Amino acid sequence: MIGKPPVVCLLGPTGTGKTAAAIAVSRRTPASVVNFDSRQVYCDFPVITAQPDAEERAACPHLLYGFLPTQEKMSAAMFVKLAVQAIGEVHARGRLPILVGGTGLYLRSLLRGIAPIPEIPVDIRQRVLDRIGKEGPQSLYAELQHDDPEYAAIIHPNDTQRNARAAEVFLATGKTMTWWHQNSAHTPAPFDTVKVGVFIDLDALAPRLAERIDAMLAAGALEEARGAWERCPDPDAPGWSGIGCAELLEHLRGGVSLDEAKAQWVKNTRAYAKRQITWFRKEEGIDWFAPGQDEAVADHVLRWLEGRDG
RNA sequence: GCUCAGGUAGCUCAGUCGGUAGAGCAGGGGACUGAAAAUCCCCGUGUCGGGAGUUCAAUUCUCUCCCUGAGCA
Repeated sequence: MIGKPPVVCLLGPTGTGKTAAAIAVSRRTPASVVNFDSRQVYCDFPVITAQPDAEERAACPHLLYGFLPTQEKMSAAMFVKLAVQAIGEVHARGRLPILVGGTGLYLRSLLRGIAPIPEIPVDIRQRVLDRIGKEGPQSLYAELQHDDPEYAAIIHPNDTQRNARAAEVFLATGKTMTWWHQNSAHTPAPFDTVKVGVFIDLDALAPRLAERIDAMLAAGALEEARGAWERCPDPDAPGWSGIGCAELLEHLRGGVSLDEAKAQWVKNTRAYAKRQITWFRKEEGIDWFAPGQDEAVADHVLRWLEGRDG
């Protein structure tokens, strides 16, 4: 068949059991899991970022997990490049790729394309960061209002990251964010996708998240953080920004008790799950299932696959 | 038992020289194009511990009771 190759997207907030559902699918048809979670790429934090364990990884091939050191930066564009490559490999082996993760931006960038803005030279980036550190985002925003009023209307004066991004892109390329967004060919995904979501509401999810953090601590989360700190003693390194990593590091460096760190960890995880829910709520064409309905997810995916062939 | 300090939003506290009150955190909603587990926006009525007194008016002043903490016995 000549149509676009199939890709399953398995999404939802953290801690809903997406990995288990993916493995259920893999038991019914040859499949490989491809990660689209921005934190599970870090090799120093397998426990804290809830990467699939050895047993789960033995069930079927898992790609794009735990390959990046803590000091290395991950980005949406880099993810798209790696994911396209990984999905190609899975197809080449005659298997079904199942994208599993919770980073909405990464999935959207893969499926809808991302503006092909060139890499920003480090000195330009640094200059912008220095400025924003000294003057705050507002002075960059004032310039943005002049250079790119359309984009200024979309972002907020207090948004440090987006103001920095808009400034560095304009400085480095001479083109505005709006220009890049409008004049970039948005390549739609060259895949035939089905989107399956796993969801329960926050009040039901919260206790599960707290339990999972207890399990992580029992599984050696604190030792994991200690080891990572020995390898990468830079709290600003990209890998340390994961929820749980930062809180445990705070404790290890003597700032707070373990109980306090844990409380913060639970709190931040819940807030994160809420943001994910907000993101996925407006993503279109998702078929939703409850946690644990792994066979129903598998049935759904299998039916979709058969429908494609017929 | 005595002295002092407190009792104000789910939590920590601010404040009202007497005109019924507001921050941070939590919580809710939202945005999102190379940091996204990031970054950011919007949302604040609560017997101001109970009762009584003074007053046109008390959460604010006075008295009393209850509770908490510290100190002294």
